[in-house]
Amino acid sequence: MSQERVRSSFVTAADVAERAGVSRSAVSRTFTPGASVSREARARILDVAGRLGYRINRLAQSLTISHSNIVGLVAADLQQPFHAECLATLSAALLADGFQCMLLNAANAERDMGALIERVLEYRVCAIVVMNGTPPSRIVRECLGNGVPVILVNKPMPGFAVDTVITDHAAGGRAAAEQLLAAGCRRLAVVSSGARTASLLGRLESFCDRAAEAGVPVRVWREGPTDYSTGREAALAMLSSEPIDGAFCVTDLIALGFLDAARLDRGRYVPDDLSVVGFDDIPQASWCAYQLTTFRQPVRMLTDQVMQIIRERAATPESPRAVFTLPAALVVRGTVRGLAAPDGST
Amino acid sequence: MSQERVRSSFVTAADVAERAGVSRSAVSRTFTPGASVSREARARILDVAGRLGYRINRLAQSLTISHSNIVGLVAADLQQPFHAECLATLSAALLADGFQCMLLNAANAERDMGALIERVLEYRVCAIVVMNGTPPSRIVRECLGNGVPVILVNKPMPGFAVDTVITDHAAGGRAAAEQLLAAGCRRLAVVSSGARTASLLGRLESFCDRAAEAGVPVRVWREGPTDYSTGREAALAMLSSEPIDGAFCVTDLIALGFLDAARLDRGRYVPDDLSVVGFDDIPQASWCAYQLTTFRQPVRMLTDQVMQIIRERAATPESPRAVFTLPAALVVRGTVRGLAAPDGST
DNA sequence: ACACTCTTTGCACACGTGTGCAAACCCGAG
DNA sequence: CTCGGGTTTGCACACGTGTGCAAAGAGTGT
Repeated sequence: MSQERVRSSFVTAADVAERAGVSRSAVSRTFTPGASVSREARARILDVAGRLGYRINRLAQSLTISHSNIVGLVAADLQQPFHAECLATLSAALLADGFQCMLLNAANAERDMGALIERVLEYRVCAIVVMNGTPPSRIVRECLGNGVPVILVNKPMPGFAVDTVITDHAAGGRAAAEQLLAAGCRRLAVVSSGARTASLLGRLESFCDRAAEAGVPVRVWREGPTDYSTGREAALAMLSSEPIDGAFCVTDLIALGFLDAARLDRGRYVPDDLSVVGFDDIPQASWCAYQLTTFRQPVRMLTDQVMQIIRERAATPESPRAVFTLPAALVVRGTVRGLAAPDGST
Repeated sequence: MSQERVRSSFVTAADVAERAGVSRSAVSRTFTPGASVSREARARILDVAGRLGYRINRLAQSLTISHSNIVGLVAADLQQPFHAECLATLSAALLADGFQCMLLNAANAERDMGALIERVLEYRVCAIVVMNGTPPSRIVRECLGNGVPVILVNKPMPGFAVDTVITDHAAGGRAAAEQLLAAGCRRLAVVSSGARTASLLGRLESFCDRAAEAGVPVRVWREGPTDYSTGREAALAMLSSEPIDGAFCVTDLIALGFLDAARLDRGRYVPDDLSVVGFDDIPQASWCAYQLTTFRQPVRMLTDQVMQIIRERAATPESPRAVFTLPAALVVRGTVRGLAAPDGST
């Protein structure tokens, strides 16, 4: 009757109450686990609510319970396969746990990341996960000051009381060097991009350290974007002039570009002629044209850890922050000599 | 003074008002474009707000203005490069236009898509964009009944008053056939997956129609998931027994798997021996190991159109729904004979 | 000084929900 | 019937914001 006045908007708890002949409180209690409602009242209310298409208004609800269960997900460069995998895994985990995720695509790199986080703070998110890139420290301080936990993935921020979940890049870099050394490589190269992120630096430096321990020289490349084209450029530039027999590419995308240029443009045979190791284990690394030996980032463990932190912060906001370091696992395929699967590619 | 009682929560407009010596309305008006506040009051309020770190509470705001500016983005299979590209482009466009995007990752395919949309309706989203997959019609009806516009990308839903933005798959399929016929191919194959989605079906059927017009037989493959492995399986199965000289793979991922198996396992030379055409133009298609000739889905135009629909629906909710069909553009690379770039690959 | 107009301000209500508190109700024991 | 205990219910307030309305103030012309 009177509810038909608007009809453009959603059904409200008052509408349900009126039609069911109860107070609005009863409706609210029906949808609040553990609240006190008689069985018959609840049944009638649920029936009416179903018929009217009532949906609780979470915006209004979060006003009274003083927190939304929205998590802000900050990411850049979503097209990159590894980032896409992180996003897919983490968003699925959040949804499975009853959270909603707000996606903040910092398309223009770091520049607008601060502004995006400021915007999502206006929605009173219960946590912010930075999957990628470095947020301005001013913003991080503001989040923490307002009781919004910040969780960084693969980006340590020393000196900040922020939960951090990172892959053990240093161990990965060392292990990559050991793989190549064990394969008999004595003229190594490491290929990185111009980005000075902690994860790439960690892999690169540890690789160089381990090579230095073995007394093996390392040619270092660090230019261009963190993608396929950089691997290609590096191979084109280095493989014609220098006698390199083993390369660690700090990213699978770089490694695939390096492989293509090495084989197609420089006529190298992998792994007989040249061994290549990558990092991340993106889906393309297992394509049969590549069969890249690489290190798998523990995406599942990373996201599980993030979820656990979010739950713990919700329960006890003041517990001390921690840094969780998780190991990368070697995936042996066909691009390192001697370690190749019996039926190596190409 | 008295505001220090809680301190765990966010600063509120009342806090700012008290400290600035004005009413809360003045604070509200300061942050409402076009509202009436004197210059000096606004200046003082902005100063205090900045110092206190006041952030407007969008949840409370959307309670009074009766709509949030959150857009629900429904997607499945985010790791697939084409979907990742759509998500990246669309989320960037939404954020640039002042919207927030809630990501609904329908990881478990269609099954939980309905539940996810129901959940996001509780946040009073101002639109739902389904980038991928088919939502249950019951849910679509509920959205429309509540005045929430639903926008489908690449999934027509005949009989529903839903805005739809699709690539012209039929024209793409025809054009693919014409490319292969023009290259002199006379024994064609079309490779699809077991998924019976409208977009894949549209490409496949139009391809077959055009080939039939030319009197050329087409071997049809439609099994397995929509990914690299299916292309591989198809090539392994078909290329040993049948004299195929041209293949249209309805997806780039399928095409890349097909190419790898054709070359590496079946010893075919592309394009001399066998021409291959894909669809989507994912980043990997341009890698120099592939140089796949394909059709580029007009992602930018698709997202621009989606944005325009969202804006128009916000302004005039009752305008009639429409279907927008956008053309796919041929990208000539090196996998079709005669059309190859002068320096064809392999 | 007065009337008039235009700008600025604060009060009070509204949005949709959760919840403490007390009243009402039910039920069985005495 | 009365009393006590347990359950269910509704009232009323709170959350943080926007905004209509009337009052107050500022400025101007007579």
